[in-house]
Amino acid sequence: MIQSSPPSVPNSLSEDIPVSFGPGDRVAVLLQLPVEGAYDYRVPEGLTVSVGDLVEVPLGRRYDIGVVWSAGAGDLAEAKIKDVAHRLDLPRLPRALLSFIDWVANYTIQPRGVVLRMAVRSAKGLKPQAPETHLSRAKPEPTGLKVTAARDKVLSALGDTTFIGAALLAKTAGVSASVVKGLVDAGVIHVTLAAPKPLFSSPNPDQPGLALEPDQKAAAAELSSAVGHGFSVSLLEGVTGSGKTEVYFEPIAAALRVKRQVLVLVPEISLTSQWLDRFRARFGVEPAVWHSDVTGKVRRETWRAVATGEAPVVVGARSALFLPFSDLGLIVVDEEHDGGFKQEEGVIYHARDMAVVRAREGGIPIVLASATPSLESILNAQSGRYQHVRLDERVGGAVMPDVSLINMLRTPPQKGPWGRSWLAPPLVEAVDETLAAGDQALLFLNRRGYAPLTLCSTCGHRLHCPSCTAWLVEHRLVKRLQCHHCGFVAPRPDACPSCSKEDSFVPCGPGIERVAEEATARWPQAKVVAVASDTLESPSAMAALVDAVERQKIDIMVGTQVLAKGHHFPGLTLVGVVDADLGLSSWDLRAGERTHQLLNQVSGRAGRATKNGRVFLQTHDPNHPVLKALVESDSKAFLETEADGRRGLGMPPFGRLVSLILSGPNEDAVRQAGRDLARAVPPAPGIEVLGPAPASMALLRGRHRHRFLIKGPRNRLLQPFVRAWLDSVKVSSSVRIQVDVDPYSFY
DNA sequence: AGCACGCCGACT
DNA sequence: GTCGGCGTGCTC
Repeated sequence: MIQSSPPSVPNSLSEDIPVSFGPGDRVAVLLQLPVEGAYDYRVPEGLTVSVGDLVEVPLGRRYDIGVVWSAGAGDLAEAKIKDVAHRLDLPRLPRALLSFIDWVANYTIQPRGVVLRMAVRSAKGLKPQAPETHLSRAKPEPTGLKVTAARDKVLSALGDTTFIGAALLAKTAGVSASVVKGLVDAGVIHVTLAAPKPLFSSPNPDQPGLALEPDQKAAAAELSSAVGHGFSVSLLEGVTGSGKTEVYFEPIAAALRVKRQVLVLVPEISLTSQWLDRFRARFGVEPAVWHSDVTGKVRRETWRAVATGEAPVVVGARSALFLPFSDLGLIVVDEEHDGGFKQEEGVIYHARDMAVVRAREGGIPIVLASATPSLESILNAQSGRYQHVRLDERVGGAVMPDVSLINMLRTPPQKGPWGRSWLAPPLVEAVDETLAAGDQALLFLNRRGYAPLTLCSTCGHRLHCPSCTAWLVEHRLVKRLQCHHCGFVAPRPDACPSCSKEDSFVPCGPGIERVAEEATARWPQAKVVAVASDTLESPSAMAALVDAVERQKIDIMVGTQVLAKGHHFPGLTLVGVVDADLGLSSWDLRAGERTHQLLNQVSGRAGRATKNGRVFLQTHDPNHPVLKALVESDSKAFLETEADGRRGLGMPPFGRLVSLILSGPNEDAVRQAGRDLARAVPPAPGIEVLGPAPASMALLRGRHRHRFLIKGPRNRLLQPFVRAWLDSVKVSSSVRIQVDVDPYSFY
């Protein structure tokens, strides 16, 4: 939870510094380097630059792109100062983004240059936008043209139309470019230069969308009224199927009406084609899309379009937060509770929390939407820091599914001819009924592959990853063993690597492939598919699956959490959770909360249309508070218990955590770094340092890992303490120290 | 991050 | 005798 105000830092942006610099002035240019400060450069003759301008500067023997941050510090010898090479032909970065970069760098304890890099990396390779060449038949036509066969081809290909680019015309006509050039020179083809048409068309906020129900209308009006009135945070809490998306489209429309840009943040996996369809239905066009798979020219041009304001709406994963919006007017964070917002590598940050900061720096409203908000957001809503907007009913008269538990101790699965079974009799019966009614079922298990563990029945040897503390997971469909942490892949060996016994391996436990095998054996007449992130080769594969399900080509889906989020399957009336205990046994701080959210999401897939849905949770622990809350549809009670537990332990959001991971290829060096750091812990009352200790994932991608956990009270920032501590110790360069402020994962 | 400098093993 | 491994250090 973010509570502090932006700290003041050297070189920070204050209003009393002149913002414009002319020839001879020294300016501090922040570069995309892992260093804290900006470098001074001289403004050359004939150039004027301002704070926020993107400039190219000499750096060593190369050139790099940086941002004018402030006036130069002036403490460096004149001879060492180089000239700014030139200013890029791009709009300058807005103040809100610069102060946001400062804030994130301070909060995450990362060099500012590294944070800047996230914002301007994609500007590299951007050339000034070249005008397009439009070619058309000249009127009036010059006389006396020699019409050769090649020239005739070009003229008939051209006809009365206009071609963009001589190369395209030449290619269409099947001649070389020189023929076209000849015709241009002869004056038969007329050439005009025009600015390329915008990449993104303007959404129409006034196109009639889906008719909203009264409570949706009220929620939409409340959210829309915040647009244009400065910084505010609204939590939109709506049960699955309540039409949250259509509701938050309205504040988006409100921002568009006043010509401001909108950012919609989604967890990486949940940007579905269904979401884009709904956006198009409401606004008539597609938004700009931003995530890690958008690369190359599209990425660069999208970046530019955001900077120029040509892209009015961006929907993107967490990195979209660092885009250079010229006039951002609203942020929406969809599925705000989702763990996918936590960036776990490089600059480690939580995009939902940072989005709130970005909104504050920009003085704009932000909407956090979820069916199962995070405990942090719920508490902020209860305390009045956030507006709380609720949708308690499903749209279209659909009712919430009926949730019940299956006690696996009382009604254990029966063995079948296919071997061990994972589906208990009450769930089997429910699937029978569902299929008989012509409906569809989802069997949910958050485990990819066939079996999570393969062991030798002779000597007990477990197949494990050579570079991680993890078992190898058998994937039968691709006939491989895989490590889910590092990407290690190997064929299944014939003999045990430990005792050399052949054909001695047995799979232990179920993954979705194994459950799908059982489902196929039990219901041979039904069409069964196993769905996981790795069985979907592309975003279009998911769209194809959704389409097949809608057309009733599939009866039973066995899948992981990729199916839990954001999809609407009208014919799905049964959800069976194969192992509801999975994830509850973990010591992870948020294990209970996360399981509650995930099971709530997946349950929400059932009965979203006219037929009522049923959900069965298979468990060995039917009294667990998470499961009881799901059965009783009482997430409030669960969250209260959860909050009480964390309050008692001083855990987030009632206290603060920072995690340090030391890692390196040499375990002794890592251990030594841990000892050196432990010895140097500065005295600080109220702050507790736990560790060093080997991480639970003691080996990851071939690196040995030890960790510290720093715990402090809520009213005190831990960053100054951690900074001072790390600055006081020099560790071996082979050991990397990762700082994770507000950690979410604890492996 | 790049990119150079610098000091020890297998090759034209 | 050189090519090249990646450890170390710097970039206004």
